[in-house]
Amino acid sequence: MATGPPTAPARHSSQQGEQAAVEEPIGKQVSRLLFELAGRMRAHLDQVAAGVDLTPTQARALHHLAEPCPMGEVASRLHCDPSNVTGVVDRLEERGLVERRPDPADRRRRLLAPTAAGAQVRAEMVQRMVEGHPLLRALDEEEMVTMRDLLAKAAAS
Amino acid sequence: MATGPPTAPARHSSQQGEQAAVEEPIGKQVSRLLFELAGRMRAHLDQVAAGVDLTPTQARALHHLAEPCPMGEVASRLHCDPSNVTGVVDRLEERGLVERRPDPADRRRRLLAPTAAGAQVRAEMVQRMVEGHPLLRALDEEEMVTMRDLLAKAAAS
DNA sequence: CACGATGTTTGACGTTGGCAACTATCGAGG
DNA sequence: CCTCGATAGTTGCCAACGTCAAACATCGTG
Repeated sequence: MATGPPTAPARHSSQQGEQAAVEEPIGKQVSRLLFELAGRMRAHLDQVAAGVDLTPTQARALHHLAEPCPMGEVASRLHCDPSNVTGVVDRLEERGLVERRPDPADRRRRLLAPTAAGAQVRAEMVQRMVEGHPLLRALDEEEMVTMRDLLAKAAAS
Repeated sequence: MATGPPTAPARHSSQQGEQAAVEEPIGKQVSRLLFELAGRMRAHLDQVAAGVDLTPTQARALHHLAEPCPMGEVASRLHCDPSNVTGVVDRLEERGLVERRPDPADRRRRLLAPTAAGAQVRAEMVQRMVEGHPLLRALDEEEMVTMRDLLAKAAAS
């Protein structure tokens, strides 16, 4: 549901000129704002990642490793091809941040786990992600609660 | 839940019940949810981009070209190096989606503008971004309004 | 044991991303 | 006018991403 805005007020595709307030559908407004937020979050992540000397992708991979997890699971969490994860993990492993362990239950699988150093870097990263977050900076506690509830609802769907 | 906050006499202003008195700080919760949302939005963008036969970066670049805009401006909107934009725009130009125009006011600059075809692809993209948006699908109109206001506040800061 | 399904890796290839060096142009002085 | 430093864009270089097809090991079942 929630597919089409049923009422679409006359949309003048003028160039931001005199047409004062042509009402953009609410979905489009939110989409645009979210797009901008996503851009800022991406930049923020890049910065945090660089701060701990990781590429953004490496940082995202490590972030998902709160607990041991097979490669394929990481791939699906990163929304990317499993073959991609191999290289990313190779580089993380070279730095001693993660570890490939055998899975006793299934010898095809490799359980990926952060090392002590990796867990520490990850914690540092999470900390900085929260601190400098472009959205969290702007909201007070009550607003954050509201935001959490909305996000949680979306996440559950 | 692995990392417990050392000291968390956090004040719960919300109406939560007995559930786990000591909770994760609200900022961390929101950060985590936003991180997940960002992942979903990224995946969604990738999918939409692929649907119009563009790479994610090309799609993001085109998305910012609602109106003509110099290369450097695009670079700063993408939060990346200007040298990077050259290649991305090259590929968009090869497909006839954007156009490099001279800037009469400053001959160093090149104004980047979408062609008719580019504008159409962009509109198609924006449309699909809204339609299949992972967050928008889950919220009703009132919630979207709330979300918009929170995002607008953050964007303004 | 044979066989298809699953988890991971490898190799090939194009795209991103950042940095340093280069060119062209602008704007301000000498 | 001419020189300089700054700015906009490009090029080359190189590491990392990202997808695909193919290979390989292992699993589960018939």
